Amino acid sequence: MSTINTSEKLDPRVRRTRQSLEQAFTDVLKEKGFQAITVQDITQRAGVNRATFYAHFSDKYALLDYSIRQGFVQVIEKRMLSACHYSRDNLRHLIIAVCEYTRAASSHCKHPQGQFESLVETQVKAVLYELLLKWLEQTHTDVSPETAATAGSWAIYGLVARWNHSAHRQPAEQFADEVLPLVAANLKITQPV
Amino acid sequence: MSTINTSEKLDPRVRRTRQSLEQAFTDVLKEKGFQAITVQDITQRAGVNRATFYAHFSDKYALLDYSIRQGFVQVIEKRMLSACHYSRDNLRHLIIAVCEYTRAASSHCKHPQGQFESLVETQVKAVLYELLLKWLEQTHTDVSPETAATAGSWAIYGLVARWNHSAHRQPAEQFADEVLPLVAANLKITQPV
DNA sequence: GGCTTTTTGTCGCCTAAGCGACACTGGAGC
DNA sequence: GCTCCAGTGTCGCTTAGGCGACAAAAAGCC
Repeated sequence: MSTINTSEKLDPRVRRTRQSLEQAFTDVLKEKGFQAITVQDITQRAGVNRATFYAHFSDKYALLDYSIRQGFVQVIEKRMLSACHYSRDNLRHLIIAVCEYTRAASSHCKHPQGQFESLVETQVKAVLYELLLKWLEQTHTDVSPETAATAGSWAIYGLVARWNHSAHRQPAEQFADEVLPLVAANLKITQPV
Repeated sequence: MSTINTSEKLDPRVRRTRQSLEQAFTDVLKEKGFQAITVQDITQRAGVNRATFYAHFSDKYALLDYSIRQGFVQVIEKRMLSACHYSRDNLRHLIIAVCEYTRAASSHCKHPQGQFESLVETQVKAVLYELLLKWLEQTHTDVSPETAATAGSWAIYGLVARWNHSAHRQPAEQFADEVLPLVAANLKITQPV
């Protein structure tokens, strides 16, 4: 989990500040939605100086990215304690994690219509890509790992997005089982581990 | 509430540090009891450097004092929004507050028999004294305000302690009504406001 | 359009907190 | 008795964060 887990030993002050900012951000997000949020809202709520905010994040978009990443990675780690290699079961849990996170994410933002959803998409796909790439580099593939990881991350997100918008949503586990062969084929893994 | 309320504007870093230390302390208190606690336990749990601890408190006893004070004052402020002057009703609520706090305090420490209880007694009486003194300085009394405040704080604490140890404890409100005349007499207030 | 008000980034100076090292104390175990 | 060792206070140095001020950009408002 080395490429994902970013919680290395770092200055406790930094940990606290990031934590405060992220917590304050998610709180305000639920109240005002993303567009209406100002940096001042966040820093005020967090009890952190505004200048300190900019020492950690370039703007509220960067904080959103960070927050999404953290949240998604946390869901992944909860579902797959050691997701360090490819297996059919890990892939299945990964799909379920995307379902779980994307559903939760939009409910944690007041008006998720704006740029919010597309930023979620970008970050989630980025994390997916990184994780798949790590898996694929350990196995033999027909195409390059980068190509396969790209296809896989887009396919997974696209499928989950449709699942999210479907009128009668089936349970995530059932959905995962259904699309698992398709996604696995996308990854073009020739030597299943 | 100026003499009690210590939450003036102060460096947010200091606020956070104290808050973390106090929170960690009360957590560990419930787990290990007071005697067994080490400064390291507290700082480790709080994510604060040990040296920083000593910048705020001389030792764990000082932190306990601080913690008791904070907790008790909070109960007072919850029960009497503006406890800035003497009134029969405020005095009644003050007695109830002592009941509430002392009962809660011992349940928040694993082995409250040791020095813990006597430190609670000291701090609670100190706060009582300060508050009573502030009230008494605004009115006319037969004896000096200091004398009356001393008598009052000891009487209140003593009565509540017996109430705490009584086999069949009556409700705090009823108890307060019962001892109110006695305590009021102790304060020797000749011109009830 | 123009105007005010809010929000945004950025900077310099100062203070609080982190860190590692130190000598010291007080038990626990032999 | 003795050693060992976990915990204690303290110190000097480094770094993160607070604060106020600033110009510039955005966002209302007429």
